[in-house]
Amino acid sequence: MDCLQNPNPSSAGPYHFGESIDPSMDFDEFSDYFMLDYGVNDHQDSSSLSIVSPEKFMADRSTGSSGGATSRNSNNNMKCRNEGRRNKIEMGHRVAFRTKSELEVMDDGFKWRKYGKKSVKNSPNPRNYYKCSSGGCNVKKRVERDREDSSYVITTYDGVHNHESPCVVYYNQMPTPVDPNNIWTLRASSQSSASS
DNA sequence: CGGTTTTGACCGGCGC
DNA sequence: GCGCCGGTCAAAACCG
Repeated sequence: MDCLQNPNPSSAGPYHFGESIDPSMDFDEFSDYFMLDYGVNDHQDSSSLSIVSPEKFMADRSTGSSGGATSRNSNNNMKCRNEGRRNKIEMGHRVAFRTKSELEVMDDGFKWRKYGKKSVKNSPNPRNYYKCSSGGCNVKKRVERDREDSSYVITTYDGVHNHESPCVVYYNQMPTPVDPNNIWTLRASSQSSASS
């Protein structure tokens, strides 16, 4: 964990998202690709909102470019997968976003342990799988490079941390209050409301 | 020496 | 039923 001494300014803490995560990154562009999913589509037409899987997202961007394979990865499919497999993770929070970064792993303040690497069908780039290495925390994330523009990294978070990021703790000690527009703050607040 | 990464094997769901 | 595919496991290697 080097979040407090990270020498790389482009991977500063989560509390600087959109401000200094990458000096070369335009935040407008970043926000275009930021997606949230709070798992509320169980009882509604899933086509109305919360289409968040990066696969679906990619499919939307490159409409019909590589036929078949992308449509297979609809959000419905992902939901079924998550429900069908082991119940280690409550289906609920998924956050996916795409950032322009040379680094595949962004230091988001949490400590991750890599547990798998897989080359996916429609991408020349492998996909990396990480688990939160904090005990009892089942949050996972996938990291892969954009298959069309490898200068972009697609990061997907699965689940909700049952603990705070050490960097958040550090940040809370700072004089400036938490930015209400900060996505991590939003995530934290949605945790408490969604935990019921 | 403990924690992390690597990597091939394995598993289960889905489409055909 | 079979094959494909994404996701996970686990043992060995690696590293500080």
